[in-house]
Amino acid sequence: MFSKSCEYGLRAVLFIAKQSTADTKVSLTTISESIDSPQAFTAKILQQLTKSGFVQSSKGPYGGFFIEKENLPTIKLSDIVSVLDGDSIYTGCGLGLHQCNEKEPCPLHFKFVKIRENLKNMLETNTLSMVVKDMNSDIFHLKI
Amino acid sequence: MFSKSCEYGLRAVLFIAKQSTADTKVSLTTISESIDSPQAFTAKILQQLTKSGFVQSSKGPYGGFFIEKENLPTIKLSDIVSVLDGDSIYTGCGLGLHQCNEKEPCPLHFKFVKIRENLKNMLETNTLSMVVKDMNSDIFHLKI
DNA sequence: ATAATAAAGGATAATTTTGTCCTCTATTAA
DNA sequence: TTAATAGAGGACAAAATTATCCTTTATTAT
Repeated sequence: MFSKSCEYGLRAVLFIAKQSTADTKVSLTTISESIDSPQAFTAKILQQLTKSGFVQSSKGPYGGFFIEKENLPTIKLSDIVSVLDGDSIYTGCGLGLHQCNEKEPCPLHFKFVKIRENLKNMLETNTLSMVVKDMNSDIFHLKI
Repeated sequence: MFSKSCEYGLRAVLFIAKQSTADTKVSLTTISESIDSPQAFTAKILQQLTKSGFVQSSKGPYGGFFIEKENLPTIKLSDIVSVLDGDSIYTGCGLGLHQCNEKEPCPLHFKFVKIRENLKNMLETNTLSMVVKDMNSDIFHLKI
């Protein structure tokens, strides 16, 4: 479904978001240990996310990654996915055709449209605050 | 969503299925030209599909690939996807966790379940005959 | 039997994705 | 101003996916 980058990225963002509700910055080491991801690779992903503005970072002692509290209700899961995987997952043809649309559909076009709409809708309606709220229940986890 | 192998494989299977309704065998060259896929790579994919039994082949002149007519109503899209991409797309965690289930869910587990069920259902309810029927309408295409 | 056709299969190459390592820069406290 | 901490960024490496090439095997018609 998603690339490894996107999987790690989403897990990292959810972890950072959770900590940010308590105004806690988190270091790369803490993040990669908490979400069980390769550290250096995770660093690259976080670079993309800070460049895109969804995640903030500060260098030096007491530095780390965080997300501005006021942004938690506005950042959608789809924002993160778009940065890391583009939006071919929403728009691309299930059979990999370049031109596949209502007028020139592949034989599965109308069947895939529904599924993609579902996915798109789920990712666009869920904000970081909404997901973080769920994470207060301790049945949810981000590793293994 | 799917790997390139799976995209080419599905396109090839749909093309072969269509021709098979008219008892026509099709050569690799015809297939790869008709679905606009790399020929040698498509050959490898077809090897997997013949080994799995969903596609038949015969060597020599007048040979080629075909699907037994009586199998068209029983072969589901999910069968082809399973051969080429496995079924991690149905069972895998959206965030890439190894252990993610009802009891130990990732924070997005219950949201992803619905989407995966949708996809699974679509692929399992659509047989080759059903899709081939649609393909009689000439708005549908398999290339570009 | 021979030539032609077409898939099967092994070896290899190119590309993309995933992952690591090392140095540079910024920040903080002492 | 120095030492320690932590992200940024460039270069490189490993692995997986995608793709090609060439030889072998099977089948058919002549």
